[in-house]
Amino acid sequence: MVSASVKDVAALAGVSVGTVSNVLNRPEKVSAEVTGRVQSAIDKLGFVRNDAARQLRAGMSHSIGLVVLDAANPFFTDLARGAEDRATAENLTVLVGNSNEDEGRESAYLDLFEQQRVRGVLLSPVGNVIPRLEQLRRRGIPTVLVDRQTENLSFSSVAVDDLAGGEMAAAHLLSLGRRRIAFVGGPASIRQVADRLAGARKAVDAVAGAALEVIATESLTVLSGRAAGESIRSRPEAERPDAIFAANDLLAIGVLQGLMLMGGVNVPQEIALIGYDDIEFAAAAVVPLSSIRQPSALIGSTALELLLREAAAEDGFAPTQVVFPPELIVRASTQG
Amino acid sequence: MVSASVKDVAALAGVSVGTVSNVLNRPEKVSAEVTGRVQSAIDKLGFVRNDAARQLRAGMSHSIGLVVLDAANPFFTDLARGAEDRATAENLTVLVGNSNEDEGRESAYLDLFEQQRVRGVLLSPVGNVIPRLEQLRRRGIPTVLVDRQTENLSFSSVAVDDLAGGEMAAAHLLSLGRRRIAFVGGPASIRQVADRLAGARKAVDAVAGAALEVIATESLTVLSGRAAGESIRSRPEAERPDAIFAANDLLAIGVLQGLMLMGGVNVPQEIALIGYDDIEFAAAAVVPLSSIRQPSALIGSTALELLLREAAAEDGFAPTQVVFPPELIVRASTQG
DNA sequence: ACACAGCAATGAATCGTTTCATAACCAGCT
DNA sequence: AGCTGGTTATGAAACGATTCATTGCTGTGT
Repeated sequence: MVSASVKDVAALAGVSVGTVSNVLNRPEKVSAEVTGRVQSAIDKLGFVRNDAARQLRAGMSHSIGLVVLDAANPFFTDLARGAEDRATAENLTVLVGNSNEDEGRESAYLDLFEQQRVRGVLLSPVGNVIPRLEQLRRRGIPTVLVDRQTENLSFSSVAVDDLAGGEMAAAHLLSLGRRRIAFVGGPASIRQVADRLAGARKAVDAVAGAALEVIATESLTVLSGRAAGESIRSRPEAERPDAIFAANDLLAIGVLQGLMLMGGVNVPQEIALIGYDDIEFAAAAVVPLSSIRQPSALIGSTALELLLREAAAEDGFAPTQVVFPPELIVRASTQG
Repeated sequence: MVSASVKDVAALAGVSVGTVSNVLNRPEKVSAEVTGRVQSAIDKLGFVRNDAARQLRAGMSHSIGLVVLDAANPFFTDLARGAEDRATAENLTVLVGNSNEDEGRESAYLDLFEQQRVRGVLLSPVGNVIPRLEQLRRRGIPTVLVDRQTENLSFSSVAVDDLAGGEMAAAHLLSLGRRRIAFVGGPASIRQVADRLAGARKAVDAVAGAALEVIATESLTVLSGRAAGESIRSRPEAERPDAIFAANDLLAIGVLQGLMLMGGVNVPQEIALIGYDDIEFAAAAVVPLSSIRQPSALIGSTALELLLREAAAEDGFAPTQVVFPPELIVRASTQG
């Protein structure tokens, strides 16, 4: 036999299935003697509850879904950990899906979560998902957007002020006297990228004689960054920027690799470089990276907190926007 | 109404529930006209299948479970991606659990997967899990061990030859003329750590006048590595090793940070350093790290492949051990 | 005209758990 | 003895999708 059910346990213990269920779920309602009999039957048969049956009956799973842009990005693994810790405390499981910045995969994960009747969804969106989220909401599945401020105020969100972060990063580069700033990042459809760029532009526009060049990348990965770095290195010196703001640390690490290949460009003397996220590896880079720090785990736990609150609220729940301030971390890549 | 069921769809389309199910699962059995009616009913009601009900009926989920030692370690995210890609092709979902090198959490995830009646489990084990796995097997849930060779040949496994890798790393350090080798890693209960150390010891023992010191760490993280690095830096110069082999790249990156703090120890002149895994960040470190490369994604996809094969086999399945050879990658941290 | 094959559609039974109205029992009191 | 209140235990119903034996129908061949 592959698997024992409550019925088998009940038969062996000489009680009804309802009683077995009571032993499992409200032990205080059952006499000590019966509890003992049922327990030893459970042990003898190696009974394990069937989650599918429980969920079917309950109408809801004990999971919440999380879709991230890039599971390999330490920012998101930290965020996930924050969410998981909070979820574990609530006896919930977090299912992590990796959209890889792809709308199709994002959508596939939302489908899956909907079929699983998850308690709620945390989402760092790729494209325009608002219609999708409204559909989920109609189903009674609340959503919290992470790492994204919504213009649409009907959804809760937890984010870092990327506009301020972008401005902070560019202002820092400008304060070093650099004037030919390059922004490396993409795709522009990702809100964080657009916001960080907008913030940078704001800072650059405020300084006379400063110019901002945008170097688009396909994704926010080390590989994309390296390609961008190499293309900058291959330019004539006069046409290179004197400072680079990368949309995240993975890109920045790649840019650094690309620039330094074959004893190429000197960082920070020739080109200053700053990233974003302040992942653990930023401090350990060839040239330790300046960066904009975000409280990743806190974002995750806060998002889950909002989600639980929304799920608990009968109705008339007021969506909440939480925005954390970013923090400038200065290291060697913008010093000297 | 929160959610429509097949019954609702059937009623609206004016057919029986069985027909709706047929439209969903064997469209070729249903006439075009009825299919159309059912489809538009589905669209109108926003019907989404309830996965719990499907699973209950099917007796098995469409998921496979994966428990890793550290979800933040790029080696494991790569491995997970390899497994996911293969799973997606098979219309399966991978649930990733992070044991964080903790036996309790490992066990909790196995419990969860058992309750979910997953199709199979991929596991990179912390402690001695063999009894647990035998229990799963009795339930009909096959397991494949990843990143671990079993002495117990009754389970399939996919691993890299850690003994050879450890030997390779230490032999490389010895070939540079270094004789006071330190191994940084722990806990020793993790098989990879023990094997890499054993390999290193073998290489060291083969060279007259060479000595191996073991510096134990609590975990395989950047933070643990930094502590080890700092403690080495704080020793009198004569008592420092002249080469360090770190059990993985995260540790190595941490060691590097610890050594270099406050203009401390020069790598590789004073101390040569080699890591293990060759994660993407190894090449981007302050001093680009030599490392032992493992085909992480390939390990993941191969493991899933073995799992599928075992799940498909009626019985009398012959467990398979796959061992990939590691590869030495030499960078600046062991040159000069 | 009849039999029969072949295709479509049906709907009751099933998966395993939880819930809840009901029954059984006992103790204490009048 | 009869009644009440309070524990415990019972077992049928429900959750939603799938399956499969059965029915209904159409068309073909004799």
